[in-house]
Parts: sequence; C-alpha cells; structure tokens
Amino acid sequence: MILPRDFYNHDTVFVAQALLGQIFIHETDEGIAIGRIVETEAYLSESDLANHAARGQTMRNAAMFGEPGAAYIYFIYGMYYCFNVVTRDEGVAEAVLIRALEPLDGIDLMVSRRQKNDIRQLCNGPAKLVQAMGITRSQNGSDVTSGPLRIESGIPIPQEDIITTTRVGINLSHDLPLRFYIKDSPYISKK
DNA sequence: GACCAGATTGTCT
DNA sequence: GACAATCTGGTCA
Repeated sequence: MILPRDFYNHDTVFVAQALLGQIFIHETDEGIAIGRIVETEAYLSESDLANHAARGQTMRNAAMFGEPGAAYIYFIYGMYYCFNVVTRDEGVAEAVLIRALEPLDGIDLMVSRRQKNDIRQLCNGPAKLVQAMGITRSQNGSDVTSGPLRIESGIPIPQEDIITTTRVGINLSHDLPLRFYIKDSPYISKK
C-alpha cells in the first residue's frame, strides 16, 4: 500500500523515524528497483542552519516549499545527487533525507548501475542509492504518493530498534540529533 | 581497518 | 570565487 500524503504532513522528526522500514520503489523502462529504508536524516526549518532553505527560498530549494510527499532532489559536489521527501505543509521548508536502503529487488539492475557486486555497497549512502535506484534530477518535485517513484508501507520498526545520532557530512548545526537508523542493519552508511 | 586527497559543477555571495 | 546534506581510490597498517 502506498503511504498517503497525510503521512508526510507531520512533525519532520516523527516522519524521519516513521520512514524507517518503509519500502522505496522506482519503476523504469530498465525494470523495477526496490529497497527498504534503513537510514534517514531530518532537516528542519527552525534553528537548523544546515537546511538548504535556512536562508529562504531559492531556485534550488523550491521543491522543499511544496506540498508534503514531494521529492526534493539536489545536485552536490559537482557529481552527485541526494533524494529527500518533503514534509509539513506548503510553505514550510522541511524534508527527510533518505541516506541508505537495504536492497530487496532489482539487485541485478542496481549492480549494473553502480558497478559494484557487494550488496551492502549498493545503497549505503545518499548519493549511492540515487545511483542504484536510477533516480534523475528530472524527478525533482515529483510526487512519491503516486507514479513510478513511490514509497509503500513496510514492516514498522519498534522504537527500541531506532538509533538516534547526529548528522553526517555537514558543518552547520551538526550537533543536532536528527539522524536515525535501524539498529544492527548491515546496510547503513556508517555507525 | 583508518586516514587523506581528488573529482567536478550548480548555486549563492 | 568559494563552497557543498559525497564517494572513490590511494596509502599505510
């Protein structure tokens, strides 16, 4: 079952935790790729300087100001893309970065896109999973509650299996506890 | 395993 | 003109 738009119109920290264990799907002409979400990060609008929207709306971050359930895909470091899901209502720029997936289906496709044979190396990082799933910048702003790129409900993760830590790879507001991952998963980006 | 440098370009100051 | 929500491949152990 596809997660409804209402799922995303809640507190972003709550949504980031609730997304763990859900099923991320992308259907393309090449085939279908499916992964279970095992790691996320929240980006808030209040007192979070790491958020791309911390200094207001620009061309780049416009998707984050859109409706909940929209995809926010951005280009970074001259060669990589990262995928987020927009949370909260229109006008509130918050989102959840999907940092890692456990590959479930379409593994052959992921291997050929990533040029890596180790299953754990296919989706254990935000730019890696974008590559493995075949996501492109043209899907920025698209809707994950319908269409070929979508998130369906999986098995809920018990609260005690959710680990909360600080975020990765950022300078500003890096001490905020906004990164979440599934305990003992071999598919997360790093401990 | 840990640590480090390099790749490469859109976006904002 | 500086920098970025990253990854890879190198070295050393």
